[in-house]
Amino acid sequence: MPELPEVETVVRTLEKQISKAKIENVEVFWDNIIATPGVQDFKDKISGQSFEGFGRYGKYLIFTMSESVLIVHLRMEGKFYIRNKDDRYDSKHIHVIFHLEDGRQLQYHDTRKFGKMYLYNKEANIHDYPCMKSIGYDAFDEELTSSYLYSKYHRSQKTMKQLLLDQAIMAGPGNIYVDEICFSSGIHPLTRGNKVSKAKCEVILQETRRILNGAIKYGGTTIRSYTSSLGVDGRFQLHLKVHKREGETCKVCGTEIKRIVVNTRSTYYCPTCQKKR
DNA sequence: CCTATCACCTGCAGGC
DNA sequence: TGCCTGCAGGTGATAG
Repeated sequence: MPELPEVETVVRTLEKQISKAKIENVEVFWDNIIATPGVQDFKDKISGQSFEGFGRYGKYLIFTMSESVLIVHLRMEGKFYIRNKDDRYDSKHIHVIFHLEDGRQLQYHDTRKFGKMYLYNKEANIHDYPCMKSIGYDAFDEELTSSYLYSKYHRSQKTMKQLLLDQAIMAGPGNIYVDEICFSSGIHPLTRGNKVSKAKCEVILQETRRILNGAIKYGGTTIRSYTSSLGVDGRFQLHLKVHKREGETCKVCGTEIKRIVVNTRSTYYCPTCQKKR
């Protein structure tokens, strides 16, 4: 469940549930989830700290702890569960457990084990953290403008699908929402960056924010969940216009939605609404 | 600089 | 039923 709206939903849910909670100790069952520091250091440093702030930048969860910052990337399948001490659960895919002082547990679940956790000393700016070095502006960052997008796109031979997925330019949208952004902006996913006007960049930025905000309102998108996870199953999939709709008709013009592969990623679009190239 | 491929992992759907 | 292939909301490293 990893794009910006889903991550935002997780942040909001966790803030309600574990704000101020203190970590007593941590168990790690799959070491590779902990990116930095080493597993033992990670456990030692975070034990005794409390959750003080809940934020997000791009697809990263940013937990401000009393002494450190815990950054988590859910990648493809990462989820958090909050459970009471003696709740029964299938521990097969639980790889990290934060034992809270009040007896509850914050459990990290990840069937594919792709997710990563980073524990750092606090820094002044988000981009000072090593894992955020190559991340561009968050889609909702006030500093992000259409002129900036234009400056990144207008000399590029890359496709708009690829450019919109590039987290170093704009962070947050992933495969689902990029398809939706292209559709709503009237852009064929194979359009080259250098064919996109400054005015179109303004449309892209507005549509990006409109779509992401809409998805957040519905709690994100769940297209393939095997288990439900505490308030993070979204309903936005009902509002998708093109993604995962191959063979169905376009809600605007009735044309059959097509699926192509762009940079190894499934890409859905309406051949009528998304012309050009 | 860019593209293509693999690596990291697991499970599910569909074809035979 | 079982085997095999392809596919999945992500990203980073490496080879050419």
